[in-house]
Amino acid sequence: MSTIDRFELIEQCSKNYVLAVNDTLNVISGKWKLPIIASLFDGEKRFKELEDAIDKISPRMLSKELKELELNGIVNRNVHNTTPVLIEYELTESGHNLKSVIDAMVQWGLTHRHAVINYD
Amino acid sequence: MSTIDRFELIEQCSKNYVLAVNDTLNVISGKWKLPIIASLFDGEKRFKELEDAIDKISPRMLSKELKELELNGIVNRNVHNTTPVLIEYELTESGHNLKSVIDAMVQWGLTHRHAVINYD
DNA sequence: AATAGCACTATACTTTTGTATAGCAACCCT
DNA sequence: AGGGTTGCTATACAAAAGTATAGTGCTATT
Repeated sequence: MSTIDRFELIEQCSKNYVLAVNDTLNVISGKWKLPIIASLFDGEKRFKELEDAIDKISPRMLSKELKELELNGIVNRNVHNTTPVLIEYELTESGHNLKSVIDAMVQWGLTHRHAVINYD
Repeated sequence: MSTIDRFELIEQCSKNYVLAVNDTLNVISGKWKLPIIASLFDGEKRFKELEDAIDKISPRMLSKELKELELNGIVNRNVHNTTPVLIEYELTESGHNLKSVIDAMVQWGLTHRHAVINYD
């Protein structure tokens, strides 16, 4: 393998890393995405249940975020064939996998808080 | 330990988790924070070097973000006592520790991309 | 027939975030 | 003395994200 090939490989790889990080950032950033995802960790929920569980969220935001999360493959919207229609939202596998990212964030956040408080 | 104490402990704990996650999210979200942090992973850099390394960032944004990162204990601003003054930015220990979070994000992002591409 | 719950949508607005462009003070080199 | 580099700041503006409030269509209940 030539030096140039190696270089291209490394460059391509780091480009993929950048894309991957940005994907993740897009999925979790904003005021309401993590609260919604966290609410769905313990099972599927209806629109109203999410609205009640997440303090101060407006239906507009909940609707907007759920659509985006669905589009990004983080949640599934299940329409049950009953009368009246029952609609439930649940995490996809990718959605559940976000737990590893959130865990890393919790870990860093706790450690960092500790470091900042005892900073002298 | 009473049931109420247990409940309070759990509640307190989950509150701390929420704070920790939000701290982390605040530190990494926005258009320029990760590019800046990533640039500093391989050692301290001057303002100009960062400006050159990060494509399309304006000095206003770089200045603003560096101040915020400094305030949050992610970077140190070192003023060298030379003429002319040389100013270098470097990651703090907390800043370096962000690597674990970023790694988790890269992992999730790559896996998720893979999952989305082969979604049928 | 009136009322209430569910799952949203519409419109208007404010706040936050980011961009574009220009300029400034200190120093160095010639 | 004039031009260039470094490390920024100031002002104005545009775009994105979030809030507030009201309303719609369906069904179920009383």
